[in-house]
Amino acid sequence: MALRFFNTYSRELEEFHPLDPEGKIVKMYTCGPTVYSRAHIGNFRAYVFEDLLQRHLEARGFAVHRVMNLTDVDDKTIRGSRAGNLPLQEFTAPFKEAFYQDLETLQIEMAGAFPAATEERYIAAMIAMISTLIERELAYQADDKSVYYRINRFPKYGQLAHFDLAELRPTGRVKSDEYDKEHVGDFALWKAWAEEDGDVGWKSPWGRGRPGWHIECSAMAMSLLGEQLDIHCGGVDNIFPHHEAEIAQSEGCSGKAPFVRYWLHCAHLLVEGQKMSKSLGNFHTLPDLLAKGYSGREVRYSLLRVHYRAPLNFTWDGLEEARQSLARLDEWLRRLWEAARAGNLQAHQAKTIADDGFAAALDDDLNISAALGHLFEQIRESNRELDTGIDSARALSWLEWWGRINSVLALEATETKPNEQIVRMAEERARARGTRDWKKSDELRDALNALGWDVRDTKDGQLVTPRVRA
RNA sequence: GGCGGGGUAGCCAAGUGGUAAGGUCGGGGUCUGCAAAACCUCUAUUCGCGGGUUCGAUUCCCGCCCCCGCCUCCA
Repeated sequence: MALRFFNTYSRELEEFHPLDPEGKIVKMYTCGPTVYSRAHIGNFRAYVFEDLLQRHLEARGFAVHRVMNLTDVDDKTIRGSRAGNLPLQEFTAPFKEAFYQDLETLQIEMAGAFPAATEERYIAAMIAMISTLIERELAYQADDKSVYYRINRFPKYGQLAHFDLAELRPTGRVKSDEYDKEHVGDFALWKAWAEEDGDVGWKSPWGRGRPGWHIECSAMAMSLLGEQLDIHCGGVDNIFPHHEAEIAQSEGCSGKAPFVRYWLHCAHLLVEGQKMSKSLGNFHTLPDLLAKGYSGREVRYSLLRVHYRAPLNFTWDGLEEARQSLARLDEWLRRLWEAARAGNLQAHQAKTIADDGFAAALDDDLNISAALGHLFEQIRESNRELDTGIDSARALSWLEWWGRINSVLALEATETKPNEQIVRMAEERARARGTRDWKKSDELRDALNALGWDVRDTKDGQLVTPRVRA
């Protein structure tokens, strides 16, 4: 089956072909976090989805050029820096650092670039874009000194979200006392400096101020990837107004359409059936979950296992299920390695297992559930083979097959070695077993369990494995 | 009010005009000093509700209900 994705713009599944004439390079832009607090797992649902997309494209032979922006200037970052009595950069720096750490914990591939809105070259790019938009009468400076996009001059405005502008209803979420605008829907490209901005501001042809949120993505995407992109992702809440505005700005400047060929948006995450919020106490960050004893890959699996366009209900039961599923995967790999090492690895030529069911499922708009279903069917199949005994070449073939899948899933445990204390306890238990001292043997097993190690007895002696692996 | 996404077993979740993948949990079995793991096996006469089309619908059509989101700076 051909690779296809659901494009928000057309609301249809479309076959994927990148703009690159050789069909190899994929230009992908992903909206990143606003660095005013630690990102929460809802944010990471989107980033894990984007990671799955990138890894699958790479598995299919594409070279993905991905950019993820960091929004480091907006109302919230300014408010935070003033509350903390810190310069803006010093306020946002730790959150940027924490974000990179979280990406690593979740095994999310690093983007090729993480541009930040306050970098001089992007401020300059934004100012240049706004100037062009004003020249083309797509933007104007209002009496309040801010510069706004004139949405009535861009007929396509509203097409991504499929909104009829005449029927929009104010939600009161944003202050609507902006009487200076020609149309209530006009959005800010450049925000004139205000008292509460403190020392945050840049010089511009329109006076001191700061960029609007939407223009930064247009400027950074076009600076780093060119005037037209293949894929642009984000959460569904970004469809309107953010991505709609990006189209208006980018196409308004370049004159080239479409700015983005495939728009992919992921649904929201709920926690125990409810919207995440600080007042409900269900607002989780990655460090919160790690502190509760869950590993990065358990969280990754939990966020990954539901199709990106379906709402994901994040629950403790779900995390527990992820843990069990991964434990089964770990045990399967351990058995395969054991079988593989039993033979002469050099002497055998592992035969490639041609099965492509996993990737084929992902070709269909990243159908991860079908893909995982296929993986577990194959795990059962190969476990049966292991039960009846397989040669090392066959075991290696399965490992090679898994390697292809893991390049996309990134769920394999990193090896954990028992420390000295664990080794000593295990040796003591082995001696106790030698004298059939079951009581002592069981006590030591309980103690090892308590320290996070599983102990089991096999024909070839006991086996000690870490229970929860990062 | 407009526009989306979703409603399939205890829970999570694929899927198809021809009779329901997979994960997890639970029961039984093989194995084990006991356990654990793995494997085998059982667990939806049924796919939100009501109509219609059809030899046959969970899948197509019509109407309705419920959950979640967006409607101008939330992934």
